Amino acid sequence: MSEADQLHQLLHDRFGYQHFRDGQEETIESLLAGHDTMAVLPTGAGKSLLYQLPAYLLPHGVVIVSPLISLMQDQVDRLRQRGEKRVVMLSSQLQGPARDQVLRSLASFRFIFASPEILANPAILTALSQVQPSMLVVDEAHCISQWGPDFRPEYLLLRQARQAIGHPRLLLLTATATPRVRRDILAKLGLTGDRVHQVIRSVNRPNIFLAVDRVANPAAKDERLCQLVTSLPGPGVIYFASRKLASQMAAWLQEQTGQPVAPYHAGMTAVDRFKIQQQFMNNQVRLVCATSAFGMGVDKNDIRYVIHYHLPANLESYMQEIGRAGRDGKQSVAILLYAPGDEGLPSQLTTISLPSVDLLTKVQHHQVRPNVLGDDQELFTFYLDHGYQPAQIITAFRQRRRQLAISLQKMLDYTNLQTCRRRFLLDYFGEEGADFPLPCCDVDQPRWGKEITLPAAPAVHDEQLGDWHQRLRRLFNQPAD
DNA sequence: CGAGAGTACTATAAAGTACTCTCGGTGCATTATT
Repeated sequence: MSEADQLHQLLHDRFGYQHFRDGQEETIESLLAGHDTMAVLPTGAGKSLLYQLPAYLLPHGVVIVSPLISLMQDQVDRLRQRGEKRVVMLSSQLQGPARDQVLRSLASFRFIFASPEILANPAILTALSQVQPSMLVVDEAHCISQWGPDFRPEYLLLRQARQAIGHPRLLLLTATATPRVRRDILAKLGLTGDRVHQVIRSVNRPNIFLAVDRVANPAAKDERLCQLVTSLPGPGVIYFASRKLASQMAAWLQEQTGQPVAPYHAGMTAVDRFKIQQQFMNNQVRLVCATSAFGMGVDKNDIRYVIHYHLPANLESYMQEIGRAGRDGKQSVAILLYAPGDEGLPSQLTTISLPSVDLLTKVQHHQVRPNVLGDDQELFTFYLDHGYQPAQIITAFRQRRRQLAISLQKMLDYTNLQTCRRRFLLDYFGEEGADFPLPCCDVDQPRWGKEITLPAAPAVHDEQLGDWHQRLRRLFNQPAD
């Protein structure tokens, strides 16, 4: 039997599919040939299969790095539901004797899920190095570039982690990465493009209509938002750049529309967040007012609109956030509201996470010795602790600051377009191509409000919410009652 | 970091200047005490 036949057999027997989807077979063959591989495939392309299928053909276990514990838990649950028992998640939830037991028997697992932080732990790396894993998978790999430098720096230690566990072949998975982000991801793993097999598919989502509403001031923005929410069918998501505003507007919109509206941000308890996500999935909440905390792992296919009340920090984030609309392929809309001065908030948010220009200058001129930096310079200290020289760190942060400003400017340019918005977005993602069929964007169709018809909102389900009590317990590591 | 709100001062009336204060996003792991 040829290798291709063997793969199809496995696809059918173990996963129950007749055919591979676009990009799957190419990625899997590349991995089985031993190549490091990057797959940039749209949501719904079946990215889990890209590591799950090879895991049954490779001699040792597979390590999967994921940014969120909730995402890992989803994957673990799904694998167990399919009858796979050799699955484990390494996180802070696993402690004490249970942890020791798992670390001693790591070789018996086929799927080992781990956060980037836990892969910075020497004891974990030692245990994994005994296993000699066959593959290292980085899910949501854009996080390496997007979150690594100033939010979750352990993402930058993955290169060393890979080395420490025996340099297994690498699979990088993401749905949105521009050519620049792709290069950056590879560079931070010590790789170059010519040494990695890249499977790239279009990020275009033709069923999402693109629009920008420029308003004169915040009051006009609220009025416009209220009009939109009243006239568009749900379900919908509105993104805010502040927790406070997300909560306030959720309350206000509920009052204005009489529809159930919920806030969602990282300042809420994990239990509340979980419940709101469930209620949204079940159409008991028609609209969510969220910060960027909302999204990853939200697997709802009938979101009809995504509105941005504030600008995201860059077009990559914008693409990810609007991409949550219309996964069912039906007509949907993405609307960005812009009032003069709106760029102030995202600009501040990106700069506060970096060491101040003042501090960098002082360190550079040896007015401050790096070892006497205060607690607020945690990030600088992290890099020092991992062997970077002050001069390198300073240069890196200067570049980062410049890059963030450029990215925000590009986002701002999007609001000012006189030409096709889709063309502009796809250019940014390095895609070529001709004109797009209507409906496309508000530049081509300024009267879109009358011309675009969205499918009706789904009925509210009041049935039991499945096994969510059980899931909630697992999420908080509580015993069954 | 830096925008915007609030306060004190000036010097005899209202408004400008200069200062201080507050507040903004994403999540992992982990720890020493409320």
